[in-house]
Amino acid sequence: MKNKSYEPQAIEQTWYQKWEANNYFAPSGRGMPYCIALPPPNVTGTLHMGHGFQQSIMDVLIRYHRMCGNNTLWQIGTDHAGIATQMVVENLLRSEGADRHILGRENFVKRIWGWKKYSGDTICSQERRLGISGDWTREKFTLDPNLVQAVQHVFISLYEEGLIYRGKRLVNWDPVLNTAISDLEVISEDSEGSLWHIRYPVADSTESLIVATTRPETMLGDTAVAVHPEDARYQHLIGKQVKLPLTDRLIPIIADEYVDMKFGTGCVKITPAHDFNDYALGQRHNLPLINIFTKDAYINENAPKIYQGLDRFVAREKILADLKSAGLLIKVEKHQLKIPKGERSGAIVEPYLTDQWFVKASVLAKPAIEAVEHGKIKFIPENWSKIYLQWLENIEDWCISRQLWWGHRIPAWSDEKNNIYVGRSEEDVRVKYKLGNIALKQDEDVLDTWFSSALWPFSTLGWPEQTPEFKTFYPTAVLVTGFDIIFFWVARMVMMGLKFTGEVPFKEVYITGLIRDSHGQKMSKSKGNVLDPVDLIDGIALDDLIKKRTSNLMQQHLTKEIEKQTRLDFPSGIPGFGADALRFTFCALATTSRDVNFDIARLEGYRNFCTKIWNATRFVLMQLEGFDRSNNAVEFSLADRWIKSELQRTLHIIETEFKNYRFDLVTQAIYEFTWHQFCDWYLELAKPILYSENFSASAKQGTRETLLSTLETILRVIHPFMPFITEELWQEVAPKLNIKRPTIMLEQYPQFDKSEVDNEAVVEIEWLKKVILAIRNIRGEMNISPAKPLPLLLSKGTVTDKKRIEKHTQYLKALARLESIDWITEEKIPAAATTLVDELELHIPLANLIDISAEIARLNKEIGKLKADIERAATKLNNVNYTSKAPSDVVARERLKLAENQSTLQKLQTRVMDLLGVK
RNA sequence: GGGUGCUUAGCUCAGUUGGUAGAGCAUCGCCUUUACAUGGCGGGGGUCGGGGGUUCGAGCCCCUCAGCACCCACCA
Repeated sequence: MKNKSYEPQAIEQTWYQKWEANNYFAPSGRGMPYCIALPPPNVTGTLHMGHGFQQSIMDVLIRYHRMCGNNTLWQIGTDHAGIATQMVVENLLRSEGADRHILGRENFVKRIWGWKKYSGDTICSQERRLGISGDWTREKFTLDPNLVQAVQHVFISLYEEGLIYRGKRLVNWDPVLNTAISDLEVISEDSEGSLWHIRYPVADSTESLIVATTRPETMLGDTAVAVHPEDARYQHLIGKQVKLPLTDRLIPIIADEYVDMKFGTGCVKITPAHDFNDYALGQRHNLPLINIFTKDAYINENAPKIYQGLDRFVAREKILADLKSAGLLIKVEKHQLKIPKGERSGAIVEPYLTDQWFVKASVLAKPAIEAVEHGKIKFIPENWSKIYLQWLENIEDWCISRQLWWGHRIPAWSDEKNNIYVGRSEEDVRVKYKLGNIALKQDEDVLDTWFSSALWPFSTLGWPEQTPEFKTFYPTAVLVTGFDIIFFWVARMVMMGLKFTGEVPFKEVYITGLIRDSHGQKMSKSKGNVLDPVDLIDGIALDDLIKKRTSNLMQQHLTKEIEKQTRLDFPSGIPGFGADALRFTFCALATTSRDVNFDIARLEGYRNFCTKIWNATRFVLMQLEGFDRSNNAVEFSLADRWIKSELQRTLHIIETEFKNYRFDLVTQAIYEFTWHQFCDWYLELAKPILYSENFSASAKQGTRETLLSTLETILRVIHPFMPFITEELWQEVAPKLNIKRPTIMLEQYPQFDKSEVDNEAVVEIEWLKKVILAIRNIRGEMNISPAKPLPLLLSKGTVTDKKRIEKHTQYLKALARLESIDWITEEKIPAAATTLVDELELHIPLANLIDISAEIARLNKEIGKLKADIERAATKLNNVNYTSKAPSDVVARERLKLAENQSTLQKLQTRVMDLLGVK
């Protein structure tokens, strides 16, 4: 600690390098294993606040358990993030005027690897800036060779067991990305649409049916019209045919209970190739499937020529116009509907008939459900298990193939007759299926990125090999993640983990909230409210922040609004708060709430806390000039005993709340103890002993000893939250305790020790605080300068009060800034400001200092409060129901309090009378 | 259509098995007291979303209404 004032930039850089260079992040090889698998960030760019939040929490857990003596591994790495990363690089290419199809698959993938290095390196450097203590020597990427091996192993086993199958199915198709996506990747968006009523003439009849549809363009693929079997209006038409307008096709009128008689006209056009319900209905009735779209959602050759080649929405307009001119468009109604959009591209998703690979999820889901129901996996907060279970209990098959180039290639080959062979490699399948020399072609598709993520907790530990790491650290201790990926990831890890290792992948799932901005808005590029954790650590000028938020915007027109809001939120940019303050803030915000509003004011407050710790350490070190532990006799003061006891009380809270994952309560306890007990009280109580001639050398020695050991303990307590500042300070403090070990990181975490709890000291110091506070209160309310020494007169009081006053004269004089303390008899009390501490009466003589009427007003305010309290208590105690039914200790407490208040009231009233007399 | 969560001081949030409401920030007053003005000391501020119920006693339990947020789902 070279600087007088706390400057995070000056200390944070060097320590990290030392820790990493000395391999302190690696498992110790001793103690109970404790492992966290980091949710691997996507290599799509840089870390955002959510990562910072979750990683801070994980690092706190990791550092805590490492200090508690566990054999601790934080398995870190990054995720290839299939679609997301491919899109980033495609956008990059587009800005260069290039295209992945021009580049070709091999070159494009090469290009993505280049991007992966750039993004991965950025992420790792951000993580280092945050101070995270993952084992870098074991860093993994989801496309690393042994993770590829794990993916293949799982795919092949599931295929051979019949749990993976390939089939032509209706899937969610993203016509922009040209790939299938899973149900989870489809986002329903509310939209104001229309319901068109279209007349379908019945063949060989003058009758017609009116169908209602939100998607008129799909009529080109209609293969039936359905009515409810019991619908009296249409009974006679079931089995007949209608002429499908704009085409020359005749399609049947069928009956199915799926149709809701009350909705629209009760007639539904059926398009099995472009609607999930219609598909199911088509299967029941053996309807043909007519696919009318290309992969890009243009009308294809199966439709009448005049519509071919039209975009789906252009086609819609034309079809509506044509229907209208044919007199077949009956009416249009406004209609609320949900539009399915691709999570990544935002394109309207089309149900589309393609060959895809699927996982039979329901089979895998059963054990995953049981694991949570039987408590083998515990969610924190508990109620997320409901969400998890609900989803698994209704799980659909998982479409795992993606028509992308970036990802795990599907380990399947086909021959010319489209027979499928699954194996580790082309060679492997030839041998396995005895194929000889026939032509084989590998499946072009890659796997859904979540397929490899599902294996992360064990694939990173070397599975399917039974490596020492796998045997030691699996199952991992806890998964720390957000509720937004419970389905995508958590559930699938549990399914795969149980299936392939026979064990749960983690024993606990700690679900964090989602980081939002200070207004409660979700952080997103398009809202322009994104914060980069590193900018909070290092600081950023306003102009740079605006530039960062408005560059590469999809919607340019938002620039002005974003700039305005940014200027409003951060009028002078963001100062560098340091990683320690940021990490502590994240933990302090980690309540059970699902939304976490990130307010820079909190960060500022905790930066100030760092400053406080810094200065307190400077103070303690200043008191230790010439301090030698070995030489002198030691005598511990009441304050020494008290602060040690308070420290234990704090450690007890910390221990409990760590188990509960209540980091907000842990940080609160740390903050309260460090600032309000240690700094505000203990350091002030230490000063009189250290500065006064009246105290013995052994008393001074005891105080120094306590200052030092308490501070050193505090530093260890705080270290998991604030690794940098605590290391920096500890390096100065520890040698004074003759500690020669190299780093605070590997020291023992302070443990709660009941034997150091000292209730006697606590009671007495609490009394002392009350007396000091009472005097300060008068000073404050009467606007007397804190610099002005005051005379104190005492009256009444018990024998204990007298003893204590005598004993603590030094403390009282110093902390309440008194020039004198004298006992007087009741008759001699002068005009004074009076306050009570139980039986003891404290008087500050008014003599020019205090206005009598101000004192009367102050007392009357106090009297008012007491009267209200007394009345409430009296009513309560007069209620027989209360005194007979409430527990006796509660009643006794109430009685005692009432008696005290009555006595205080009387005394204060007497004082008012006296003062009025003086006046 | 189902489900979940939230509503406590100006703001952001705690509130343990029901026993007379707490913190941080903001605010007001006094203060350059030799660790710290990124500070010290003191103060003010809430009928705990509305209504009803259980109870001697409800921020906490039950019912109901309202508002906000989110998740899931195939109504054309």
